[in-house]
Amino acid sequence: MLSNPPEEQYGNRRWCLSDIGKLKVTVTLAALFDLWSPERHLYANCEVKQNRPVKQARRREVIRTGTTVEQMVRAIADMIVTGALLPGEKLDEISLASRFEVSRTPVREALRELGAMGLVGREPNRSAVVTNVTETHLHSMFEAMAELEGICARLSAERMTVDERRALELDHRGSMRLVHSGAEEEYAAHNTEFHTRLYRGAHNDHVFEMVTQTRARLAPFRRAQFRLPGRLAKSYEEHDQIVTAIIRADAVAAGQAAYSHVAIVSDASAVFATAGE
Amino acid sequence: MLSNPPEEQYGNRRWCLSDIGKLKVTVTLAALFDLWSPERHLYANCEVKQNRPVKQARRREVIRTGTTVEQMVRAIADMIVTGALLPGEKLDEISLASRFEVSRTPVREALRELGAMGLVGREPNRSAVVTNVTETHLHSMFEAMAELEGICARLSAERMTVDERRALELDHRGSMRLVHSGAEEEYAAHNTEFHTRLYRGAHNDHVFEMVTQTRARLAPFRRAQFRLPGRLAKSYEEHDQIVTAIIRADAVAAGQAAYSHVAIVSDASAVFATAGE
DNA sequence: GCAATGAAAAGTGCATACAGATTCATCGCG
DNA sequence: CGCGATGAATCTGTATGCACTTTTCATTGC
Repeated sequence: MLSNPPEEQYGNRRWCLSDIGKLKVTVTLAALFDLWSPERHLYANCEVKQNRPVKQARRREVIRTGTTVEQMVRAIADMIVTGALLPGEKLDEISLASRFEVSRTPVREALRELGAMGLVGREPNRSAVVTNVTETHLHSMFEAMAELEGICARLSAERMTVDERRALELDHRGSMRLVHSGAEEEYAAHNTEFHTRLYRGAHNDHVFEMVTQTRARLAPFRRAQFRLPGRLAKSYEEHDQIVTAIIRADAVAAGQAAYSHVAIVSDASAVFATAGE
Repeated sequence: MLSNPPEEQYGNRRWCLSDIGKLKVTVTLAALFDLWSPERHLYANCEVKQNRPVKQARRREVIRTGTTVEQMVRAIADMIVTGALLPGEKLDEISLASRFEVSRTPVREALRELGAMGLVGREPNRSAVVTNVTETHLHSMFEAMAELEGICARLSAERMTVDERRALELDHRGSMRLVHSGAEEEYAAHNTEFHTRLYRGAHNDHVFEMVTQTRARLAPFRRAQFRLPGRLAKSYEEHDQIVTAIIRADAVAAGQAAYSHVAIVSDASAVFATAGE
């Protein structure tokens, strides 16, 4: 059963129930609560008025998580970051439109947003292409990533709350199990979580934004890092140094440990990137 | 008079002369050069074939710098950064479309790109709004900016070429004149140039991108910094420390000087930001 | 008079259509 | 057989139109 209408929040805003045949139906929230029939879970006695004839049908669910474009941005970004779409791959608007069952307009907006994020490259009158960076640019991104991680670790050492420090340490200790069992996939997931904790711990929104975006752009190029022999144990050891420094609130040590941690990952991935091409 | 056709560059690509009545006209570059009448500056004997009937007219010049969307992104970003559009101002698509004399489609794409850049905020079914950040977010951006400037100065001290160091120093020394004459506008322009030199001197594309973007987002909130009494001379002095450290290739000193330079600007602007609201 | 209601106005979201650019297959010519 | 020219197919860029949402404002009921 629904609780009382949250009038203070929504006031007299009217909501659209729409798409019932050729009718458009709008209703205030208060009226909606009056009409709600709890035992049957449907609206009873809903007054329907012909407001405007409907010529074009728009297929959409009543509840959606964001607009079509937002959904597509998330979906395509996921595909790029997880490797379902590889660097250099062309993304033509018509195929994407038919794949997602929408028109080209939202596809184009999604591609433009992904372009601004740096995940795809765009040139006039050309298809969008999953970004394939040069080796020097890749190097510059890894270097920037190391700097950013260093900043995050340093600020985390200074600013993390007691709870955050405890959660970081617990999570880190728990990952030792994954190292021993050699669970690469699971360790990769833990690794992402671990670094996200560092980024949040810095308590700086803009740094968080930059580091998150940089990580997304690097993701396609660091996929295989945990396949290298012995990398798992080494990663754990490096995390350990970072955690220890943060618990001790030693900002300088934390920053340096995080910096060299990423620098090492960079070397490992660079091998992979050049080998892969 | 035109030189020889750059065939090696354009090959047999065909170019569209279009929109002549109801005809679509395409020609190769070679043909174009044959048809060119230098003394009259027009095309003679151009063979016109009916290729497709033209129903809709598209008003556009032959030479354009990028697509409509790119132009609009630049134009709107400029207006925001220079203060022609103030934080909180609504940007409705229809007004922008009529102002730029285009349809809403390119306007929407431009707004989406600006949204991804963080210059405007977007919510579903709401007009785009020039970003108006909270005080804590503003603080986080200034802090991030200080870190980024520190990184750039540090890397510049290590990596700048001899020419870059010389140019930086010359430019800096030249600005003393502006300090003495109290030319605020000109000093602001010099200041932008000075910092851009630092960003480039780091020789790291991704850092350059991040710091440039952050600067653009901060621009609306740091406009009045040189109005504060004595700020000009102080700024020059701080620049001097940075330049001296870079010339000496003292990375640590350069980084620290740049960091505190921005931190000081931050304080000055914070006063302005809160006072302005 | 004032809140609730209803409807029009104004604005955003998306689909479709057409203009323009690029790519591809074919043809003609040496 | 190769190579460039040509037209068609395919794709991107932009305009337009309708669906839907929000806002505004006049009207109604109390």
